[in-house]
Amino acid sequence: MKNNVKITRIKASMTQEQLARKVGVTRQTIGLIEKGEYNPTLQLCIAIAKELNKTLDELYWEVEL
Amino acid sequence: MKNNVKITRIKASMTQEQLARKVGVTRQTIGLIEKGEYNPTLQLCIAIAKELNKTLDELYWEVEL
DNA sequence: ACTCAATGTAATATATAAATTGCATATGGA
DNA sequence: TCCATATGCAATTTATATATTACATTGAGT
Repeated sequence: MKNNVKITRIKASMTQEQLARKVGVTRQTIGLIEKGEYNPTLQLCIAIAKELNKTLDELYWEVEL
Repeated sequence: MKNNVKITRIKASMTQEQLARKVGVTRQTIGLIEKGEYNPTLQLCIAIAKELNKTLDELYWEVEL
């Protein structure tokens, strides 16, 4: 479940806490998603993407390298 | 949780059962996702997209109208 | 009318996403 | 050095995605 959330969030100058509040989850959930240890729901993926002004593909599609 | 899974699956001439088997879930799960009553996990969204030769954005991004 | 494949749907059970709480650590500024 | 912010991480609980089983409905073909 690798993704581009962390790098995108940092570029947007947001903390995990700020992003979490905006999308309605806890800081821990954002942390685990960024670590790739979580398999988030589509709704949450979309909320994060919109908050970071990205699309689903930009954050989650074929990020394995 | 509206999406383009159903129309894409039909265009690909697959049944719910066939798609479900390919992505490792049950037919009921596919049915509920197509109905928009489910909030699937990212892993499942990706598996479905790959099976239908689409990207996440094509199936799940801004499909509300 | 009958059959069968495909789909809708509902009840209950199970797995796991996410919440909650708490503590540790790193870092930068006063 | 002290303090505050940001992050990592672990244990337990809660909410919900998904499985399982089962039955109903629809539509095409014969």
